[in-house]
Amino acid sequence: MLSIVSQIKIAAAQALNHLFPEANVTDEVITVNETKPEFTGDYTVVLFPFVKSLRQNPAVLGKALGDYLIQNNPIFTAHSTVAGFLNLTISDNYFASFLNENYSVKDFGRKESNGKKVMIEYASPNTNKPIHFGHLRNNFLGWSVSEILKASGYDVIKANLVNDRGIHICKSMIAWMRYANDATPESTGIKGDHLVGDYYVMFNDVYKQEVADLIAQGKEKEVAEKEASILVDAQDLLRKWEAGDPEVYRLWQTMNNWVYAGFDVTYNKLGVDFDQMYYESNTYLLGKEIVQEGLEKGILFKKENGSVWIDLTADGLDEKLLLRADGTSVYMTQDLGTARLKYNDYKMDTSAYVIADEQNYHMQVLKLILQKLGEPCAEGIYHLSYGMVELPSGRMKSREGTVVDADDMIAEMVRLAKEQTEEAGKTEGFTEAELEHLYNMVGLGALKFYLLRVEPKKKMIFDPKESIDLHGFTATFIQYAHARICSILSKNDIAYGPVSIGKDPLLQLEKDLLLQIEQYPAILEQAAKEYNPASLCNYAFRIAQTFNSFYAQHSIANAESEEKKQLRLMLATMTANTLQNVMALLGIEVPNKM
RNA sequence: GGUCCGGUAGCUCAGUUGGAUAGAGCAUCAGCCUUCUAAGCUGAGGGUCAUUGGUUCGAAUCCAAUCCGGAUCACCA
Repeated sequence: MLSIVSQIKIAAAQALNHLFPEANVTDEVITVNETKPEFTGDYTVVLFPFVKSLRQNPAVLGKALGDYLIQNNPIFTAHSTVAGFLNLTISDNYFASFLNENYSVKDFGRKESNGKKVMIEYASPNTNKPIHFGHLRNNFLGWSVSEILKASGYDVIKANLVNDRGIHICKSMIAWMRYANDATPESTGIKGDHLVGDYYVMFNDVYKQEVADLIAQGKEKEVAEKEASILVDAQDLLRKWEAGDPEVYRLWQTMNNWVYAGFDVTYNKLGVDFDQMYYESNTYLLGKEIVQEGLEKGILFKKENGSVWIDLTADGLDEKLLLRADGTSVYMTQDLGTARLKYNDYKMDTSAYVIADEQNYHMQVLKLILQKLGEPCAEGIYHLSYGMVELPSGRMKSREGTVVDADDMIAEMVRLAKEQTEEAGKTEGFTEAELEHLYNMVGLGALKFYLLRVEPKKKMIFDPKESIDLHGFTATFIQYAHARICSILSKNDIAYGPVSIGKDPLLQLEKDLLLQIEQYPAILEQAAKEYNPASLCNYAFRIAQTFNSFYAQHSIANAESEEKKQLRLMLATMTANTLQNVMALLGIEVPNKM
C-alpha cells in the first residue's frame, strides 16, 4: 500500500496533467507537507511552482485541482486553498480501512527483502582496556543502524574488527609480567577486561615514573621517553610476538581471552551482538599483498628508504604512507587488507564503518586508495561518522583518569532507575525478577535513547544529570505510554471484525495519531537511507506525545459508543505495536506495565 | 595554513527535495488526579536561525565571503 503522501503526489500530478495538458509534471516535483494546525486539512500541496509555470491564479488553480482530486479519488473529502497552499482533508473511511487492515499486523512497516547486502562494522575495540563510555555511542549506533537496515529489507552482517595486536596490548602484557604475580581474573575476581586494563594503566604510571627518574639522572626528556625500560621491554615483546615467540604468543592469547570474556559480559548487558568477528592479528598481513600489487601496477611508489606511498595530491589530499621503510604495515595497510577480506567473504553492496569523526580523513583516504587500486570493495565503502561524546568537563582522556567505564555506567543507570521507580512508589504488583527487568529496561533505555536521539554526526555532551532524567524527550516517556496502552488492552478486548466510522467522525487527536502511524514506513525508509536512528527517536516520542494527549482528553474504555471503543482499541493496539517496533530498532525494550 | 564538520530559545536538540506566523524537551511560572497508570496532561513567557551579501514568488534550508568552536593533515592506531 502506498503512503498517503505518495498517493497525493501521484494523484496531484495526474490531475494537473489532465487539467492542464501543457503542464507535464511528474509526482516527484509535487511538494506535500503536513498541514499546519491553524488551517483545516491534513496534507498540503504547495501550488506556487505551478502558479508560475501554468500562469494561473493560485485560488483558481487550487480550486480546480482540489475539485478534481475530490471527484476522482475517494481518499480526499475536502479542500481549501489559502495563499497558494491547497489543504486536503483525508477521508475518515480511508483511516478506518487502514486500521482494519493493519492493526493486527505485528511488524507493520517492516519491508520485504530487497536483495541488498550490507555489512556494518562497529564496536571494534582495542584489547588493552575495558569498553568505556565513549564506545557506547558507537555500539548503540552500529547495532541500531543494523536493525534499521534489516527492517528495511537489507541482509545485514554485523561485524566487529578487534584490534588485538600491537604495542598497546604489549604494554599491558609487560606490566602484567612485571607486577601481577600471575594474577588472573579467577584468582582476583576481577573481570578480565578490567584486569588487563588495570595493567595498561599501571604501564603508564610506571613509564611516567621511569621517565622522570631518567630525567633526574640528567637525561634529555626525549631520550628518557625512548629509553624507559618498561617501554623498551614492551617493544621487545612486540618484536617477539611478530617473530612468533611461543611463550609471548601464549601470554598474548591468554590475556586477550580474559578480555574477550569480559567484553562478552558487557556486550550482553548492552544488548549488542555480532555475526562476524575479524581480528587484526589475522588481517594485518593481507594489506601487504595489496600494496605489492599496487606497486606492480604502478599506482604506488617506493621512496629511497624503501617506504611505500601513494600520491593523492591530485585529489587535493597528501601523500600517504602505506608501508614503513622496515617493511612493517601501518594502520592503513591493515585496513586495505581487511576491506578486501570482508568483500571476499560476503560480496556486500555496502560496507559501512561506524567510526568517530576524528577518522574522517583516514576513511576518505581508505576509500580513495581502494578505488585507485581497482578493488571491487571500494565503491561500497561508507563511513558512518559520528561525533565524539564529551563530558561537561571536556573530552575524556584515558591517561588522565577521566574515563567513565561502560560497566559502571550501566550499573549506575539501572540503580537510578530503581531509585526513581521506588521514589515514585511504582513497585507494587511486581515480583522481584520483574522489577529487576523493569529497572534494566528503564535504566538502559534511558542511556541508549540519550545517546541515539542526537543526529550521529553531531558531537554531543554527556550530562549525567540530564541523562538520568526520566521525563520529557526520553525512552521512559515512550515506555510509559506503551505501558498505559497495555494496561487498557489487558482490560478491554477488541471484538474482532472491521470497524467503520458511522455517525462519529474521527476526532482531531484520533486522526493525528493515525496520520503519524501511517507515516511509519516512510519514516523507517528515511532512517535507513540516512543511517540515522535519531529520526526514529523523534518519531517515537511524537507518537507517544500524541497518544498521551489523546489519553488525557478521551476515554478508550468508556468511549462515546461501542463502535468508537472498538476503533480506539484498534488504534491503541497499533500505537503500542508501532512504539514497540520503533524502540526495538533502537535496542530499547518497552514494558507492559511500569 | 589546507581539508572536513558544526553554530537554531537560558540549556539540550528537531526542522524532509527551499514553502504558511521557526518547533520539542529541560529549566521558570500558572493550572489539572471521585473517570482507562500524574514517569502524565493543559497553558504562559522565552528567537537578529553566528554575521553580511546573493539567488528566488518564497531561505534556518541553496551560493559566496566573514566570525566563532571542533576534528584532521605522523614511518601512531
